[in-house]
Amino acid sequence: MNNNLTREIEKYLLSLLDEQEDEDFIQLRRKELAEIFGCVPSQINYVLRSRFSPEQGYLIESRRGGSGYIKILKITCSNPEQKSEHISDIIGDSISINEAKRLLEYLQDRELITGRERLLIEIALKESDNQAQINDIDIATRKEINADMLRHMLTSLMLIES
Amino acid sequence: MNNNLTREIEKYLLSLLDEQEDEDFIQLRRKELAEIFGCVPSQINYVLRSRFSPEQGYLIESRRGGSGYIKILKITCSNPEQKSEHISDIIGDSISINEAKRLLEYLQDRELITGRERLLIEIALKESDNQAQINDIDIATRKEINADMLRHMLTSLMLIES
DNA sequence: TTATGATTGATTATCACTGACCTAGCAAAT
DNA sequence: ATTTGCTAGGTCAGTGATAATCAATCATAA
Repeated sequence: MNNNLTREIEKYLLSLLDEQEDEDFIQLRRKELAEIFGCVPSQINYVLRSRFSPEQGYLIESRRGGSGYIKILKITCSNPEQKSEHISDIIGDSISINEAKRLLEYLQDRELITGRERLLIEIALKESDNQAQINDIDIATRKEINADMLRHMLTSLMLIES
Repeated sequence: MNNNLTREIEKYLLSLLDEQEDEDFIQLRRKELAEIFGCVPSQINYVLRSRFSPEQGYLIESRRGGSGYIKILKITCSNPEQKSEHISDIIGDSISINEAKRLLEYLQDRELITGRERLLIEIALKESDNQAQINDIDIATRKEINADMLRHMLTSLMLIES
């Protein structure tokens, strides 16, 4: 197995995004990118799915056929309401503890929350889930409770002035 | 059985964290670490769970599969205040939502927590209390749950200073 | 003795990557 | 207008590598 190919491609794409001055997107050809890294084209799809997802702050647009392309857009929420709504969408109405942890990791990467805030939220989720287990709440309901807790904490945080 | 293994691994990880100059995290492979100490890989998970929890000021990130890893982050903060025992005393083993709010206001005035952190804690308490009410928990027990939640969140924040 | 903490290993879940096959867009030939 | 063919990207299942989970067991202290 090629070690860290995904990470290499991710870094390459991030550097391209970083170079953009006015735009907040890049456009490329899947086949060409695959050739640069000497891998199979579907590897690119894997990188996009695992590293440039909406919860990580990106949107993907693409077209097939002649003059096809892949476009990577960085999601920029200009106002607090948009941030709040975006995060609420990602959480949905049910989320596991592990999915929540992953989301918090991404949010700290994007500097939407601090390390201390992430710590507090993880503790609150764990504490809340413990109580739910003590009360014999089934797993599906627990995931809904997680979503409520997480959404309330994060959306409020996005809406206040920091 | 050698009950110092966990302590040994903990010391080793702490020394690695201490050696870090610029970063406040270390990254390693579970399998390799287990080999160093001649133990089963799941022993590492036990060490992380029992010694590097969010309540103790650490966050864990990990990935499975090829190029998998475990990352340990030490969350640091600007206010090197301690007072966790003092705060734990104030909270006691039972506290009402309103008493909790007053304590949080006091802590923010003293700049031991930020406004955002105070918001997060208040929301966590409210959410947790709502769930408890839904489960027909009596008021006395609810106050104990409040105290657990508040203590876990606050003491972890106060403990970290590095 | 009992309760708690430490350790193990079997099982399960997830990740990185590949390649065969599928589908969409487009335009030239009919 | 329809068919055909080329060129792109999409999907999915499989493989090997790695970490997480969980129940059982052992050790230690109260």
